[in-house]
Amino acid sequence: MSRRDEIVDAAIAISEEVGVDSLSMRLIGKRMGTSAMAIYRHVPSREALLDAMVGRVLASVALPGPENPWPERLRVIGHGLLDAAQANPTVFPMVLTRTYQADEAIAVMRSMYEVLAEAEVPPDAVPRVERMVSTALIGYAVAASTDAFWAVDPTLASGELRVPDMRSAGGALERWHDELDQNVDDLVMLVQSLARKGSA
Amino acid sequence: MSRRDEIVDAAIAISEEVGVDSLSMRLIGKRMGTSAMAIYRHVPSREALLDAMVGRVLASVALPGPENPWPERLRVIGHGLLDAAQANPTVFPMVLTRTYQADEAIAVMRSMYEVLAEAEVPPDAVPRVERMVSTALIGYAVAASTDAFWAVDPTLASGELRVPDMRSAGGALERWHDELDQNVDDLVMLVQSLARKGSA
DNA sequence: GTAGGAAGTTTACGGCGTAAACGTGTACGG
DNA sequence: CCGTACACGTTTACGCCGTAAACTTCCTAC
Repeated sequence: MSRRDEIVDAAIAISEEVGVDSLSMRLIGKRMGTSAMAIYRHVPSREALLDAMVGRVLASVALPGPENPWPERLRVIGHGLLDAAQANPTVFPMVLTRTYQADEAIAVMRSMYEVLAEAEVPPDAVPRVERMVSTALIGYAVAASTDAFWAVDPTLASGELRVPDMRSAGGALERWHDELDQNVDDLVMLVQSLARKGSA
Repeated sequence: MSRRDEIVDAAIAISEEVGVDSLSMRLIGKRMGTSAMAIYRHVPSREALLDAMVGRVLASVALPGPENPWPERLRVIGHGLLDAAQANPTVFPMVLTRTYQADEAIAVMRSMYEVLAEAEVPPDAVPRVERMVSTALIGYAVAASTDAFWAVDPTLASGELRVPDMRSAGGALERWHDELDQNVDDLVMLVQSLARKGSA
């Protein structure tokens, strides 16, 4: 593993411990047993390091091989994204916010294109559907991993609406994977209907 | 408008100019003609100020009145979120990343609950569907407003996949609203099928 | 008129990213 | 065998940052 890779790993680990905002070059240096300035031999700036961290996390997303039918492959992508988000809840949200045209991001995008092609979505609809499905899966992964699905008081102020308290549910991590399975079922149905509409 | 509101407004404006990372108490003080420390009379910390900024942006989301049928109301929520994201592309992503149980966030959530109830989604499925639809719309708004829909070289390295260059398309802002209309169409269809399944 | 509180100022401290200059060891061509 | 180039690390320094503490100023209520 190159020195650069060690730095990126250390930066991710520190971020998950103290938050990205508190990730400092001095902390990385301390963790690696050297100085803050030593890092600049391998990374041009803190910003570039953050981009590299995003790339690393995206590279950890498990992508499906070509052997399964497309609905299963879509499921694998979804769980891969959620796994990566839950393993790196502090770093993962930067996938959505940093405009970083990384090879690792393109790999995920390509996998989604292949799924939609095999599903026989009309080719001119594929870019839009890829954006819709990808943002849905990534947005869900971000929210599920950062506890953004709030625990809200069951009786909301003005009415009869009820929101279950998510925090009290045990096995929180698996819970979101179970719910993701249902979401993927719905997305598969959506994609199927788009394919039908295209061939009609 | 209270002094606190002025501070939040100034903070949002500065963030959109120089980025949230470069938003400093000293800059806010300068913009308001006072000192950095004066801000602490109205806001307990920079972190709390960021939360208040998220609340302000969420409060700017146009929510539908009860007069229209639910598909149109879902459409209004989607465009409201996209409008807010495009007006505040730097601040809006914090909606997904900051776990901030604000009244403004609950208002959006409540509106979505009402939509799903009127669509006759089975009550025990509403929380999951709300999370799925909300994260899809918010994730899309974040990505569309931050240019995360990359401009990728049309010929990807290893194959025949083609990705249109989004940057060259004129009228970028409206473009995403047009695409969002199609996404909402798809989500409406999805919600309808969930309602049917529940009543079957 | 005076007490009290809200608003703003000044000063200071420790931490930040990183530019600049300065070692130090290892590899390799003469 | 030697010099020299280069990769890697260190030290120092500068101008930022958030914010704690102490101090002023001014307006309001009795």
